[in-house]
Amino acid sequence: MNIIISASPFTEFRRQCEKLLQKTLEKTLPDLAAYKVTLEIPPNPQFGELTSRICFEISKHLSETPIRLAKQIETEANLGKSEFPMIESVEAAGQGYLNFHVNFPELSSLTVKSAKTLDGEYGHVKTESPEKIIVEHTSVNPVHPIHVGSARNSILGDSLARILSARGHKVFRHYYIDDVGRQSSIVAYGYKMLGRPRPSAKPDHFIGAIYAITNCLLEIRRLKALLNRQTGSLNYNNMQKARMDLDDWVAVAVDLQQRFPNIFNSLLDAMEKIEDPESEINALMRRYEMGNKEAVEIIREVTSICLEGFKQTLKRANIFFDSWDWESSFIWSNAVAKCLNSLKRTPYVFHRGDVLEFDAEGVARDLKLKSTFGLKETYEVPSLTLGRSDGTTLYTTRDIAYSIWKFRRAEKVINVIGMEQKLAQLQLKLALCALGYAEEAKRLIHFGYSLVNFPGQKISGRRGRYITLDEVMDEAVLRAYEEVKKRSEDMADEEKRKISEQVGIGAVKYALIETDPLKPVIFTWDRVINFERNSGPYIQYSYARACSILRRASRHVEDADFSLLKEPVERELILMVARFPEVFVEAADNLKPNIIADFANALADKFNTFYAALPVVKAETQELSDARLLLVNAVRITLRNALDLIGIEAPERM
RNA sequence: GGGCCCGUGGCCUAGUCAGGAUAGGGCAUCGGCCUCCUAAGCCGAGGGUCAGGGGUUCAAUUCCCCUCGGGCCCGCCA
Repeated sequence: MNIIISASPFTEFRRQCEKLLQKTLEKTLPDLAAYKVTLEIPPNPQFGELTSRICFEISKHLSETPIRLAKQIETEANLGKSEFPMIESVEAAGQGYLNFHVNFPELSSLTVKSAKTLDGEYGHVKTESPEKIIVEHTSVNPVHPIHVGSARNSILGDSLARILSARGHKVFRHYYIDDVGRQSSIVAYGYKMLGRPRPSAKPDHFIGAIYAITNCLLEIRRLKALLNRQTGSLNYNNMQKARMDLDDWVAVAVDLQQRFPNIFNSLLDAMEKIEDPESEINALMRRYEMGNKEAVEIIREVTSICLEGFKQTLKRANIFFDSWDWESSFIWSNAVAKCLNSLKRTPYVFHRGDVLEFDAEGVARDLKLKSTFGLKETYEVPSLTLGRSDGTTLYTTRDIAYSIWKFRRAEKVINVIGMEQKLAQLQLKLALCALGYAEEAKRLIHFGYSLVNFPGQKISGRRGRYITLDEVMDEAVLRAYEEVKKRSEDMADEEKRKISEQVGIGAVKYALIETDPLKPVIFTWDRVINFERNSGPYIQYSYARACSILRRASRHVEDADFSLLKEPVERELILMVARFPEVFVEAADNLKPNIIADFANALADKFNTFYAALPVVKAETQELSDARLLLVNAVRITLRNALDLIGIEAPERM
């Protein structure tokens, strides 16, 4: 049963070990042959390439120690291993482990040839049950630029989409344009007061300034009015809080005035003449939802300007979407109203004052959904307000209609949204259940991640307090260019620029993807722009070194004697390349892009060790050189394919 | 007050879901390595009561309970 190539070489070894173990069990301990055999990666090469703890398990049922059972199985297994060419030997060890040693020449040959033949597809093992999956990500409100915090969303979402697509799913990348919220009305209002100016900077940066300033001036007015109106109704604590908020916003105003004096002063002048800007904004929001021509024109105009900026940023980051979904379209098509009406017919909607509330707790309790959604039975789900008293809609309500729309196009929906929206996503799922979409709700996945913040301070779009992804990419690319210049003076400037783009952006992407999404990230320039070990550029550099070796060899090798690869580091490299497909499957099926980043980094590490220790082109013999060249090629392909999954480009020189 | 998430050497981080053989990396510190495939590199050294305390187990960083520390949520914001 000699296999020439495999989508997952290490899995072939795993299967053979499983079969051998199963057969041996049937022979030696027939009563326990039904035992499910599982194999794990041992912590150290001396314990082989796969290990089983089955003897610890079965010894519980027999009056025999694990190690004695292991010895018994060892003897029998070694007698029966001849029909399994990938197994070198089986040995009992420690307190009762069964360690399986791989036949390295076999594994090497299979791995190297598989990588070479499958090339761009190596490691991207296809699922047996492909699904249509919508990945909704980024969806930054179109009122300020994409900042480093939202960039974490974009990069995670893009990577998830790449991984699921490589897994063989039909993936659709959707951007949800929130043009209906209050924030859009605020920025449109400010834009209108400025006389609908043409952007004097990058479109989204320009809109971001208008938004932050308008919002800031509104907040200051509101707080001043609150404090003046005073006092009997406000207790001491509320007064204190309002005063502190006001101080905070005044500081923001000072900052914004300094950064954008023209916009700030124009808006300040214009706004002072307005009696009640707050109600004008509310009116704009109301008219927009009703489809009023003027309101639609102004809000769509502002939103489009901002989106134009997003598209520039995302294009540079090599992130693309299949669909841009306008939230307003779900209101204008009456989809939101229909949803609301259906919800009203369930027993889970009640009045509170002027507004309707959705009894999320009631649904969870009656339909016994608490354990389904991982909730404690004693936890009471807060109710959800479905609309404003002026008749306008609220975000989560609109999201119900949008979710149903998404499920008409896909079997699974993954929403990449910050952890802070966990409750809203839960309420959304419960609303879907109430409407009879329980199966859909179970296939709605909230891929949550924690925020990126500054040391001691939060990122805040509303305060204009952020570092844009554009700035971060600019700075990273600039620093990368300095490095490239140092190393490759003779290179054409155009190529230097291209490589700097790839390296700088690779650094940023890696930094935002390598940390477990559940953990908060504190932004520092050195964290996000790192070119040393454990970084995107480090992996890219390793890839470039592999390319360089193959270039220098300047000969084509078809096959080689892989038994010549005897050095421990060579074997570890083979193993990592062989295991890449299993790592990929784990990352894809558990939605864990960061383990791809981890793997790529570990492989780069191992490759650099190999690079420093062993000559390839000038190996002792031509035969050894051939075998190493094929190994380098397999590593090269694996590094590139792993980088591709996290959206990082692989330059052949740097 | 209630709920969710996180806590691993000075700093950052993997491993925890599916408990097992000396807890992997990186930064910083110290000491080495460019007549040889790119030194964005490699080799070596020191540094850990895996927040603390109980429990389950032959075995706990991993599972359960409690405490402490940090983040997030409980809006007619998104």
